[in-house]
Amino acid sequence: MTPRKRIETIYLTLLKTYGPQGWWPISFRRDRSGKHEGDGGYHPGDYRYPHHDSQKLEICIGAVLTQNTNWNNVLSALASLAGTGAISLNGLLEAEKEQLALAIKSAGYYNQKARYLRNLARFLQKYSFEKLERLPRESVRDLLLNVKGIGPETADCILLYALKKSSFVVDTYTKRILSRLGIISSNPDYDSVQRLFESSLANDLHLFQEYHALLVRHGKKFYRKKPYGDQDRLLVP
DNA sequence: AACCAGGACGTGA
DNA sequence: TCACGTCATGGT
Repeated sequence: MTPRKRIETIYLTLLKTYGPQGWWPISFRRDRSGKHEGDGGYHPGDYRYPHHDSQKLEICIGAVLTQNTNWNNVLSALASLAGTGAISLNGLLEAEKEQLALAIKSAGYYNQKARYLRNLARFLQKYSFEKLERLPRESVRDLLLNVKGIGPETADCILLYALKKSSFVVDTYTKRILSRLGIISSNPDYDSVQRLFESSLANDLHLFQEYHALLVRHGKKFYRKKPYGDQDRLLVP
């Protein structure tokens, strides 16, 4: 089977096994009245999500906070941020940096990430979501990569889930799964893995969103660095 | 009680 | 270019 065919087959297998994931998993959604509601992030069929700037912003913030960090730690940081009203551009820019760092403490690397979030907020103040959504993917990607704290994976998460531009996200699990399956080398560079996926698949936003989410779902179960629990087998061809 | 998690940056070779 | 050190909390 060609690598291209395997990429397709793996997706179908994962989708059949786990079902649609409905990513990005956002912790709180703001309704019209402005209050926050808990939300596990499962939005099957709602391909227009996210709708509002506050939701898009929270996705961007989450993408930064989750860098090399467990998602549960990010969730409590987001809840803490929401409590201080800092899930807004003004909130991020006006907060004292010590206060901002304290609010995101549970996500780890909190001093770095506090700086990164302010860089992100300044960027979004200059280029609104509305502007960014009108620009081509590569232009936005280059702009994002010029923000200190946004690397290739974070940029692609923002593109794919907040800006709804199809850009395949390559994370630790993506690399680990494919290299353990022998499809790619053991230390692949980001862009080559991204090109492999993007050249093997139809250029479809929802497909890219689901595929990455499924790889993370599967990776968490079976492709930890050090697997724990009773699950230690591969469901994937 | 080490080990690891949905990375990115700065540095030196 | 690229390998390596740094950043840090919370679950297992």
